[in-house]
Amino acid sequence: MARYNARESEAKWQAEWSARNVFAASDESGRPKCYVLEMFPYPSGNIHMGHARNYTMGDCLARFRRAQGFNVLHPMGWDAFGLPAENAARDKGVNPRLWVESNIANMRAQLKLMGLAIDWDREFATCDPEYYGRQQKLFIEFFRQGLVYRSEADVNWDPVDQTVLANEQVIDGRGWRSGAVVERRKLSQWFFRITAYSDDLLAALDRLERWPEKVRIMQRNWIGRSEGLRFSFALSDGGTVEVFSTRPDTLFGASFVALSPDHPLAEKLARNDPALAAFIESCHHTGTAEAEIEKAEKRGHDTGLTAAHPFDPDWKLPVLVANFVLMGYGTGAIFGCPAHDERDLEFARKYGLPVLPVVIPDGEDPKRFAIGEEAYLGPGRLANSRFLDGMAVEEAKAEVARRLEAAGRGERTVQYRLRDWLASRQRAWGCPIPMVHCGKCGVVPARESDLPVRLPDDLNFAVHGNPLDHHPTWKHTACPACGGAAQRDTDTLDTFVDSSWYFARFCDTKAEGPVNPAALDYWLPVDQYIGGIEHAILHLLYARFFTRGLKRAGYTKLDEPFAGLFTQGMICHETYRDRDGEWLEPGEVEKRGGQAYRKSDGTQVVVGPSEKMSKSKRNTVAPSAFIDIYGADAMRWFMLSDTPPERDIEWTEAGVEGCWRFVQRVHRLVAEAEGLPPPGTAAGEAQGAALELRRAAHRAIAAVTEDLDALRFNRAVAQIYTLANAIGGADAGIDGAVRREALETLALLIGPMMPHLAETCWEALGHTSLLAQTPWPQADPALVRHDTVTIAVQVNGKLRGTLEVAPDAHEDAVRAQALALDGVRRALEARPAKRIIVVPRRIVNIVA
RNA sequence: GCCCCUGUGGCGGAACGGUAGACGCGGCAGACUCAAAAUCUGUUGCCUUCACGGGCGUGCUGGUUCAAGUCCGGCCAGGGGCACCA
Repeated sequence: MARYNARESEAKWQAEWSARNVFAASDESGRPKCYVLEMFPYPSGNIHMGHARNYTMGDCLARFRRAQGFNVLHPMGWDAFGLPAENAARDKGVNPRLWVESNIANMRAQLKLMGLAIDWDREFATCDPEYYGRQQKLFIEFFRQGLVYRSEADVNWDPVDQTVLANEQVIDGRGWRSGAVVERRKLSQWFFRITAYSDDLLAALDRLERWPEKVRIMQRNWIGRSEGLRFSFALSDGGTVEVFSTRPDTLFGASFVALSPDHPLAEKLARNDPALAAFIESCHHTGTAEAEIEKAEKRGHDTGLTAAHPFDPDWKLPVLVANFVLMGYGTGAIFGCPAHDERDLEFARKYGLPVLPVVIPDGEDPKRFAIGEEAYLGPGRLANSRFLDGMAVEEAKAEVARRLEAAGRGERTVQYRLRDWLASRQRAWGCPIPMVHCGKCGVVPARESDLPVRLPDDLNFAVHGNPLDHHPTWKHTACPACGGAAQRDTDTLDTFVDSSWYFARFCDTKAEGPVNPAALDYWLPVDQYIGGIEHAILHLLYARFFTRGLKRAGYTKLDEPFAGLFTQGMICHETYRDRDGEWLEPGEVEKRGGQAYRKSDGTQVVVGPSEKMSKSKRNTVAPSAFIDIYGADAMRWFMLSDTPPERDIEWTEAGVEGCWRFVQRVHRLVAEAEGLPPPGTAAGEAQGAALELRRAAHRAIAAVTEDLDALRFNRAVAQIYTLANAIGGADAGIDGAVRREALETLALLIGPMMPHLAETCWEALGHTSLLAQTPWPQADPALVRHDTVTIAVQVNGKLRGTLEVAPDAHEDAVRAQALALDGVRRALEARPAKRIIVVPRRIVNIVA
């Protein structure tokens, strides 16, 4: 018999699905909808294994839901703006649009080879003017709604990429993409007012029940809500300074007031104090070159001012400027209580400031309790704190707040760590910001009739800085308000804006407006979103914000775009290095007798641990190369097998070959089946081995259905193996109709996972319809149910035997049978049973 | 430093508080072959026993329970996130 020819078969079915437009989502369907979405790819040029895993999982779910009768939307697009295209343009002299387009063409072809059930009619790229023009419209609408504003701000400047970065894009003081140490600059930039929704974005996380807890925690931490008190100190120069504290209870332990180097008061004082000015200047320099080395070093500079304690005008605290106080959080000023704050303690020790404990742990003597190396952050009773003495921490916080509020000197407030989203980028390959700067009218939105504000095709990427800004004519335009000469904004939007609403555009890619409210109403929220954990904060938070913006602009009633989120693990592979420590690709290495050698010259290779596939370690395997040899189905099967989808998976040759063998085995089971009645013949009442095979089939249906519903692909795969084993082990003489039922079940169950093989089997079984258009099988409860159950019998918790009984067997009978077992008698050694626990259908435990 | 997650055979991993190791990979033995590949059958946690059987086993350590991989406390290890957020 001929082996299964994956390449031929896969091409055939892909053409067939495409010709019959099987995977188009229809908007007017009366069926329940299901929107399955995987995070769309950046068109780097090739699909990698991470994509392959992501899209396999999504496709499996989409096909499963379609078979279950849902009207499925499963689209694909391209996150096509961004720096790599610009770099390619600069380095290779190509037009970024052409570079992106050819990458997309390549990757689209690779995705199609995977046999994905995608509605390709809805495909778009974010660099299409039809898309980004509508994004510009949204930007202007958000502007009018107060969700977009322009502000001069200290920004994170990436000196390598020559652009501003959002806070979220600065990691350990370095640009997320370039890795360059970020500088601080004051620039006028566009912001999204994401902080307008701080509380809502936080509170709604509790309702996202189908999101991983891990992601919700990360977002919670990122939003960083803290409750505290905002109050002011009177200064010796007659002014005041406002501070924020979450620990107002420790106010009597205060030993200084510290201002951020960027605090307006610090800047004002510096004008008449050269030493202070120099100190502030030096603060701006740390965080550049020696950022890591000097990271922990706390430094301060005395302003000469003093601050009066809010509850004792005669108690004067020194006012310092300190490098560790952040302007961007709270008020940019703090009171320092060294006994109960690590940072304040470090600072106080360095500058010899008092350290007075005011919260005493239970069981400690207030007169003896002293602070050593570490500040005390735990609970306790107040001491050395006048009217607060004896109170618990929470009580004391409330009392301080009450008194200061009553005196009109403070108020309880909530602070968030979340800042507004800086969205301007000084780059050319992005969505132009549709704003015009007019000398007379100021900043004015572009007219709607001028949208899209198109990128010019003749950008010069050889220039330093922003090519859009250097273009000879592009930025010159007429003011939309007065008609006078004006200039376009030459910044573009952060590419995270592009990915913040694409899922909404997919609902109707022909919509005249940015989105079609009726289509959103029908399709959103996305029922299952699948992607990498690396987007846990940025993309997912921005998309949540954007959905709220769409709501405010009247496009949807929804707040949350993704009802279900799944974050898949990464793909890992062993790493290889030659004698010189140079990385080798898996294809350059061969293994013999437990050792690895370089194919080219036979020299020994050092095998390193399995790590995330990456170009730098050269441990990547290209999906397309794999598909060439084994076919898409074997790859898809591998991606779903064994490892739970949220965990990292290790790509191994052995595992992959095992998948290929299973593909062949399934094909053989079907191709070698003899004596099958024609399609449509129902399997009737069966007995003995035939009944067991029917049961295996129906139990597989029930189990696979349940596992796919819960995205437990690895377990669904195991269930299918069990069914295949049952079919392979079944008697040749078994009734043909029963055998047909089992084989058809096998074909249908692998349909979402190995769709091409499934179609081939379906056809081989005599069907003329497509399996992709065949409903999911139904398990017969009577066949899933067990006639007998195995009951474990324990003596003192140790297994001593098992019993086969009817599920509804009477407890007394079970008890008697259990006591009669040889193993039980042996274990009891004639001792009487003190107690016998019988759990119906499960276990008997005899306590002796 | 803070927060979170994960520790189960040689490996990936199963297991509503109820027979630990489903299923796969790998290994071993056998069948078919001149031979190999492919395929098929059996077997495969560790120790002990000729065998029947017995003992030990889910990172360590206490506890709750008739019963703990699973629940609770304390530790250890690995991974991830945040990181001067007052």
